[in-house]
Amino acid sequence: MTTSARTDGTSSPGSTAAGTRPRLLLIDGHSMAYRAFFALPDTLVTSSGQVTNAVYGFFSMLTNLLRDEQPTHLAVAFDAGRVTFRTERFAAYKGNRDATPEVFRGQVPLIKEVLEALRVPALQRDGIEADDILATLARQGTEAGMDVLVCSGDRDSLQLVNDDVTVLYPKKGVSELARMTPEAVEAKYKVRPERYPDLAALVGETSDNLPGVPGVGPGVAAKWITQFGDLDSLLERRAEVTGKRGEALREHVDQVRLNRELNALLTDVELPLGVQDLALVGFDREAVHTVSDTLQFGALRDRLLAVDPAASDAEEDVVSAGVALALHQGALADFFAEHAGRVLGLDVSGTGGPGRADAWQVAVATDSADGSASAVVVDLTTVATDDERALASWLADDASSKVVHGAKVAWHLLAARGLDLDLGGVVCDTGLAAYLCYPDQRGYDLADLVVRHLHRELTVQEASAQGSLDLELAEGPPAGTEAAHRAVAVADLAEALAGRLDDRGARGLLDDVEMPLAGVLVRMEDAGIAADTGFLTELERGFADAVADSAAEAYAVIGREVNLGSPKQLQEVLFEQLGMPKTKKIKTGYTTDAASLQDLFTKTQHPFLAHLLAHRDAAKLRTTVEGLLKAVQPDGRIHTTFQQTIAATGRLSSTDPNLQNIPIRTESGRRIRRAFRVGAGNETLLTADYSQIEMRIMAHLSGDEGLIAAFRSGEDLHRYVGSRVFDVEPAEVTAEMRAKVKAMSYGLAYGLSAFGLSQQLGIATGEAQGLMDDYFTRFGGVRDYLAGVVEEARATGYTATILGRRRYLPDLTSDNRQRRQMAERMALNAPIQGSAADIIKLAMLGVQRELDERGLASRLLLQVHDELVVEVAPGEREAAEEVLRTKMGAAYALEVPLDVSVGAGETWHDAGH
DNA sequence: TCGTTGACGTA
DNA sequence: CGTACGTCAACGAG
Repeated sequence: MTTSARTDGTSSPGSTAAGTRPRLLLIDGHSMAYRAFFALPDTLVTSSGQVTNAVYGFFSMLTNLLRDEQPTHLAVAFDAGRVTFRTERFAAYKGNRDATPEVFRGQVPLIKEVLEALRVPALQRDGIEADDILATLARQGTEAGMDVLVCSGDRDSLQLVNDDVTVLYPKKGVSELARMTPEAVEAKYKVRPERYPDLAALVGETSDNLPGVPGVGPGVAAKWITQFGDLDSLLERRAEVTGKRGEALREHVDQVRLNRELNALLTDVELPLGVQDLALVGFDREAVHTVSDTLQFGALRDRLLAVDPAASDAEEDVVSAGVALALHQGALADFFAEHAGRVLGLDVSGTGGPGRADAWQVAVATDSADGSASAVVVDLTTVATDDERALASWLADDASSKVVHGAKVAWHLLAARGLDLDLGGVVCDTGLAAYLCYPDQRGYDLADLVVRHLHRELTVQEASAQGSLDLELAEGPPAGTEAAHRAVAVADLAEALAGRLDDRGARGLLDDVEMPLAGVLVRMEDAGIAADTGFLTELERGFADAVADSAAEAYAVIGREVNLGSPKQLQEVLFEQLGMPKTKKIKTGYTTDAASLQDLFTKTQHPFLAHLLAHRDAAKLRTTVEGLLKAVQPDGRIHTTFQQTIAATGRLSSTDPNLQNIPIRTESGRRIRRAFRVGAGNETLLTADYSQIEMRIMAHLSGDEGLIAAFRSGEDLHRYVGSRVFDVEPAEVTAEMRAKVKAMSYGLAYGLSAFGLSQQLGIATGEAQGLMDDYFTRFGGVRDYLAGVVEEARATGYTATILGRRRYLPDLTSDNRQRRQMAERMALNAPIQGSAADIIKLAMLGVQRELDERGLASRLLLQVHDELVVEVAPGEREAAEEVLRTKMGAAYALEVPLDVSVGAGETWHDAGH
């Protein structure tokens, strides 16, 4: 979407074509947001719990206004301060209003945040209401020869209406606005707009707690005003008014005069900005993306960006003077020769993951730094031999610099066509670069990054919608145009992100950690891990039987069959049929999670609960096994995909299937690990893991002498800490004491509260608090460190790991307590979890390099956050173990040693320890 | 069919 | 009212 009808539609009511008058749109922020708040459900909420209905509704409305009204100038006014000249004059003014709900108030700063991203001024002044600001600006706008639109839910604003000023008044919700022109006002109220406050003074305004003349409604009031001309004349000649209503009027003259005084809007408020300063200058598109990320705007983000007043011009540029593309088909050798020595963008079209990928098209392009780009595309399904040879040698040549968006995926795609992409030749993976710059983003789609950083659209220009039947148009752009544009975009993006990487101190991480790591991961994914399908099938049968048995027993207890996998139906059984005590409340009722069911079981001893828990357990394991069975590929191995740009802390994640959450805690679950075996022709599986790496990092980062001493002593950590906290000899630390200390030690790295600790340990909050106090007395360095982390992050805006990996946490300064505290916990955890991720990534690089240098055939298969799994080639058992121990142990020099434990076995289960 | 929710597996 | 993930089944809107 880059052209729009409006650019040539001079007849459009919102046309901004030269010669038409500037249009000033003024919005009462509070009243419109408040309308939206009540119009939209409070189920509009982000995953962090922030309700966004008012924000969402407000900007949905604003989007429509920008689209339909095409203003050239825009401002939003907010009420500020509870005391205004009106309350001073009449204490009861608006005195009947309920306190604004907290959920609404919390959203006002968010609205201002988004407005800032749109570069729209938000105006407010203490003691002044938003409508007075609007009235002042409306007057200034009219004087400056502008068409003025006032959007407000306050009827007092109707007094502003004249030939140059139209009020948009919400009819229902915020989606329908009534256009109040002078004619419309007169049609509705039977008075001219300038007389509307006279009418309102007589009728009164319930919402402002201003009583009117009893028995006088808008009809009578309008009649009087028409008859006497205006309110002043009416009041002067009030004796002439007959009947009961005349009496009432005479009795309420003072109130009417007061009403009229209060409902007059100020038109001379002093403001920091004049109307000329309100020109729409275009959005800060990057800020719009950022704020849309945090508020989790989906479609609204796109709708907003689509009405960016600056974008229409920029997009015109794309169409006319954007990327002029010289597109070649084939003749790759010539292309590479012509652009030798230049960094080229590479785009591979294909589908599928490791071992099941396929690619059909490759595009290679120069950047468009000088305004034009050159690209070549080749169809891999029909490629000529000499082209294929040229492509293969360029891809495999690490001296031919290339940039790729998602090089790891590209490697798999090309490998499926027998092409080897040497990742050493990839000088920038723009996906990884973007991830390091914005680790909290949801995704790093190329098209989104192009809009954000290159300010152009990636999708190829559609011919005009109602396009002629012109043959040229019907044929569309040449084959591979889209891919070529992507390749150009990747090349451009690499340059655009370079500065950003340096700003964020992420260049070293990209070059020395993430990009080399992609090469390691690609080999791990390509290798896969051997699976014993026979054993998996056996397991599946066993778990399926357990599911059936426990279900049957559960049904027998309650006398009917329900879907035990449906939390909704379970709630009915537990809390209605069986009348059990209610558990913790969740959105959809009461939780039926395992902890709560266990709790209920200790309280009620009801056998249904035992069967239900057994059913849950078996069902979970069964589906896990089923998933694994489906993932076994023809080579008898499971090839997971390691996601390198998902976890905001820097961890990897694993998908299709997830091999980082294979059960280990219970024996029945752990059996699944027996299905992961050493591959045929290999000697054994080796697992190596860091013991207590997060606590070691805590010791290192905090510099706490007690904790450092604990690790250097070689004593069991939790026993040592327990002896200090409980003031006993290490030998006297009981299992219970050790468990408490262990839970607390780990909890601290997550921002655990005394309440949370008490819940986990099943002790009183007071006792948990005492435990934490004792802990901090003995390990003061830890307390100081944790406090310092949050403080520093609040000041700098981000946390950092030992390698300088940053996580930006803008919510640390949020006014919203829930969001702020969430951000504080993230700030506590990110340096610890992230540093652990850094260390194991360095270890993986070290291990891979050493295996290669020693010419060993053993290979890395899996990474599970603090553990590496290696498949050992025949005769390499000792060498592989030594490589793991030394390279993992020396990955990074902490103040405390990195302890590595290694195990070997035929299966993952047996290699575990 | 799609997106969301609750639940639960791992570190 | 403890961080970071991915997957599944159920459910309700489309």
